[in-house]
Amino acid sequence: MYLMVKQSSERVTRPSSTACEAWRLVSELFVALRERIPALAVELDLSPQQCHVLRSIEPGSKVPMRRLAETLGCDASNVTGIIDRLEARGFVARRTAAHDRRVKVLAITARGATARARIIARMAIPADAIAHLSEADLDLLCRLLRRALGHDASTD
Amino acid sequence: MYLMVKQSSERVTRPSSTACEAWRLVSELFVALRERIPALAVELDLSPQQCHVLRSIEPGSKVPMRRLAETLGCDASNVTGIIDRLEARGFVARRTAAHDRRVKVLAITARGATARARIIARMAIPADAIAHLSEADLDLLCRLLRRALGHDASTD
DNA sequence: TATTGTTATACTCTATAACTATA
DNA sequence: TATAGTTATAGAGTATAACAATA
Repeated sequence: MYLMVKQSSERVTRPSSTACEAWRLVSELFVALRERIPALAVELDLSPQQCHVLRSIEPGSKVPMRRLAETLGCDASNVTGIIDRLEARGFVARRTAAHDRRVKVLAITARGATARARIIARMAIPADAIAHLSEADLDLLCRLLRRALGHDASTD
Repeated sequence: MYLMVKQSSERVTRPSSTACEAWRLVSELFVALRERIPALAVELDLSPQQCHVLRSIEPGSKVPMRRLAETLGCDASNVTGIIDRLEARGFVARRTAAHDRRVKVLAITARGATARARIIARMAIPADAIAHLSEADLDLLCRLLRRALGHDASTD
C-alpha cells in the first residue's frame, strides 16, 4: 500500500513499511528460483538464456526475431547468434514471414518443444518454503497474490 | 503442502495443486524483480554480476575469494576477473589473510559501500503488485510468508 | 597431498555501430 | 526514409584444465 508523505514540499507516494517487509520476504523466495535455472540448463545441455528462449516460444506460434529480442530485453543483434545456436541443434526453425519478407519468424521444433516442456515442468515445482505450508495457508496465499496481481476473481 | 501419492509402486511426495498455483503466482512477481536489475546496473555503470558481488560483501566484513565464488554459484576462476575489474575501479580491495597466506580476503571500499547502498535500496522497493495491496492484506501476506520461510515469531 | 587463487582457453551473452534487403 | 535482420567488434561472465604458492 502506498502512503502519502510530505517531502521537499511536494506530496510523494512511498511504499509502506509493511509493503517493504512483504517484498523482502518475497525476495527471499526468489533465491530458490534463481538457483534452479543454471542447474536445469546444465541438465538439458543448454545455456540459461537458451532455456529462456525456449520458454518464450509457444509450440504452434510464430515469433518474429524482433519480438523475441523485446521479450529477452536485449538488443536484436544478439538474437541472431542465440537463434543460430538453437537452430543448429534443431530446437527452433527460422522461416521468412509471408506478409513481409524482411521478417523472420521462429517456430519451435518437436525437439525444442520436448525441452521446453521439461523446463516449464521444472520451474513449476514450488520452492520448499511454499510447499510445506498447510492447504489453508496456501489457499489464503493464492487469494492474496491473485488480488495483488489483479487476477480479480472476487474482491472477497 | 506435500501430498503422498502412489507412483511406480513407491510412495513419492509431490506438491499439491494449491502449492503449484501459489508458486505460479509468486513466479509472476519475480518478473518485476528480474527486469529491475539490468536497468539498475546500467544506472550505476556496473554489470549485473558486479551488483550481485557488491551486495554480497557487507561493509566491515572480510570475504575470502573462495566464499564469494560459492555465493555467486560460479567457478572460483571467474572470481579473479570479476574482482580484478571491481578492484581496478576502487569498489573492493584484496588483502592476504592473516591466518593463511593462500587466502585473499575482500573488503568493500567507501565507494563500493555507497554503490551497495543504492543497489540494496533499489531492490527493496516493492513491486507495484505488492505495493497496492491494503495494509490488512499486506499484514496477512507477511505472516504467511514468514511462516513459509520458517521465521516463526508465533505459529499463530 | 590438498587447497587457494591464478592463468590460459574457449564459448555464450551483451551493447554499439555499420551493413543488406526489404518496405 | 524507415525497419528487420545480420555482421563485426569489444567486453563481461561462464566452465575446464593446468599451474604456483602455501598448508
